Amino acid sequence: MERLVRLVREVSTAGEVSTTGAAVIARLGRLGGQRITDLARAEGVSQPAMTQLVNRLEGDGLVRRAADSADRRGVLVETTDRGREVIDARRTQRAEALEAALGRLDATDRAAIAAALPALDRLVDAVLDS
Amino acid sequence: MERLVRLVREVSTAGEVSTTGAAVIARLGRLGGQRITDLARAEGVSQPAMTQLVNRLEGDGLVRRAADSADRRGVLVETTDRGREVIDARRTQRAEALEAALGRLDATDRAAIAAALPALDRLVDAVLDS
DNA sequence: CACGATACATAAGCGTGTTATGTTGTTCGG
DNA sequence: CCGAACAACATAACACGCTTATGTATCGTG
Repeated sequence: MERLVRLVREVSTAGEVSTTGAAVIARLGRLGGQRITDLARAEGVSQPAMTQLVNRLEGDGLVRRAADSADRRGVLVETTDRGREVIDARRTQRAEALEAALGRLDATDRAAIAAALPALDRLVDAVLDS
Repeated sequence: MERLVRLVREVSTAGEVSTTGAAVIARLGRLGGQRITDLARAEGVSQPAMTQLVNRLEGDGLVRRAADSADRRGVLVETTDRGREVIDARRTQRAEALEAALGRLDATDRAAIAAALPALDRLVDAVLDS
């Protein structure tokens, strides 16, 4: 059960962008332009951390800063096409890996996992609310 | 489902020691003295990373370096009493948090999760083998 | 016995986070 | 309507945990 540590680290550090970076791009894809402060709060990191992350993502051409017409202090961070591509590729790659791993289990195990998914989702919510 | 990122980070960075550090101490508690190289391989990090981790853990008084009588190049890393205490405390704290989260779910969800645990364990194995 | 292999340490650098602080723009009460 | 408080973002300085490259003993073997 402690091997979970390795799994988490390997999954977290693999790929072109960090997990937080991926979460940010995915969020921008879902909700459109967001401000730095809101992104920081949504991902549970400090505002400077989000500024730096956006700097890196912008340097990689995955997001873009746009002026906020309503508030000249703020910026609106948006995804680029390349950002969307990278996220999509990451998602499908992850999905394929998961599919392959599930394929190595027997049908009983797969059914048990499928049946527990909604409950696990709620469990994550419960843990985060504390 | 992307909130999992936050959960992973919060769980990983909380506490007195890093996840890898905790895994190392737990392993030492289970198996006794281990060499740096073996610890590095077991946790999937490089040998220098393990050297540095052991330095930090030793500085915190959680592990101890002992000479290996059979091979004067190597060291045997052992846990201290304090190391065991910290790990135990971490474990019970984690268990309580999980218990509390589970308590906020209904019985159906808890049953589904319990039923899926062995399958999830095997799934982790399958993912790590790739 | 010398030479390659092994075990560990050290050095330098990167990525991601933190707190503290500065700069600029907004808002609101006297 | 103007100055003080507040807000949004950037910058600086630092910590931590990882990496690769390299150095230094020690071991084992042809």
